[in-house]
Amino acid sequence: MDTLVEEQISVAVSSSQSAIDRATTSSNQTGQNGTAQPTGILSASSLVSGTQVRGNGTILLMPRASEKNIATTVSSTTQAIAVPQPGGAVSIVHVSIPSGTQPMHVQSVIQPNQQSVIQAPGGTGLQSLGKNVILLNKGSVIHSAEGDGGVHPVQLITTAKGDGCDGDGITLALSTAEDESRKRREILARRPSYRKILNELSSTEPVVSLGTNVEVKEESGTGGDNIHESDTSTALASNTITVAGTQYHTAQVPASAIQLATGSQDGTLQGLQTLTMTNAGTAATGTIVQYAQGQDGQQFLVPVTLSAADLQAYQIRTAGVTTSTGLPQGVVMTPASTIQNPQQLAEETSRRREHRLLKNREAAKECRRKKKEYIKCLENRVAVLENQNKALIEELKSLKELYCQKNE
DNA sequence: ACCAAAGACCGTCAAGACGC
DNA sequence: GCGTCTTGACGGTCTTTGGT
Repeated sequence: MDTLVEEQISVAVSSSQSAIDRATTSSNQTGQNGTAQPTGILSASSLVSGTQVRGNGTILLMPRASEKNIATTVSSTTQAIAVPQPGGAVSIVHVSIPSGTQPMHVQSVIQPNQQSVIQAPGGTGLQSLGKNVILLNKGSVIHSAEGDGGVHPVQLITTAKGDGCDGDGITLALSTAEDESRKRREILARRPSYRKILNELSSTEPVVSLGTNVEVKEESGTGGDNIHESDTSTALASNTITVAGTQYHTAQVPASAIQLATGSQDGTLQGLQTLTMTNAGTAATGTIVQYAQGQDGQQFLVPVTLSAADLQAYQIRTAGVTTSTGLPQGVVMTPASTIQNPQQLAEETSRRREHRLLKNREAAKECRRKKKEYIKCLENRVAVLENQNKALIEELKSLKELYCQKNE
């Protein structure tokens, strides 16, 4: 089982509505492709103070209990333990429901970061609580019937920014049977729009500012490579910049001489191609830092010394708008007015083509990443709906049996 | 160990969408 | 209309897997 992050949160309890709003936790469950790995214990219950939230997004309500003692101890609270399965796709959840002297134990499957259903079969042990218990991991429902026959669902509602595949906060709230059925219908009816999902994903990515004009977008927990903030914060003064897992080497360029007038709207360094260094020591020559990409994907900023005549071929000036050449905001590369001969025009054409290819390369990567994310969401959704279907079939079966018993 | 098929990944092109 | 973005399609390369 994982190590605990042990965030202590307070739990407010009211007669009609209770809420657990979880503060943002560190997302250290990134898998191979940046996918969330389901691990840890989830314990949802009537609300007990001292509830702990683990770094992997699961909740442990106090008093903390191991799987073993939940199985053997009569508790006054409804408790659930999620046991992650190999591969991380699902977790088996054991729910312990207080029911007089003998607690009910229910076992089901939940999906990580997705709506999941755990439903207890209708039976004698649940009669003091009611017939149905459904526990959902996110955007989810725990509901149980009260003794008076009326159903008073307890919903687990996330307070995350989006209702997609990510999100952290969890709210426990009581609601009515109508709400519950409506929610269930909504969950079944909702179809995630590819574009919407991507927008939500991108809107949850915090932006780390590196000062003047350089911004680096930090990948979220599901996004794969993580930024090394310590590297980026010092990169402008040292020789290596690590951004989103990609290393940018400044190749012995004296930091004091470089004017990194870069920046882009999306926070990445794409489009960074050629930068002029103001080298005070050599008046007749200048240095161009050229972008190069190594075989291993590492990107290099290679300084190239040019003569004064060569330098006339390029001018870099800063501006506040994106250029027609597609260079990122803050960098405008304009051919000097002296570019007239065919060779220079060809070079310019070639340079523009290289830049376009670079941009499209990056775009294709991003597109594929989003597509994978989307497919993952769809797969999770399929699993959730299958679970719901299973639960509904079981519920139908139980109701049928009950109906038959009453008629006998 | 070797080899072929399958799968994953990547770069590029092109067409359509979209914003200005 | 133009520039940019997005994404499907295609082909190439690399890795994995199963059979011999």
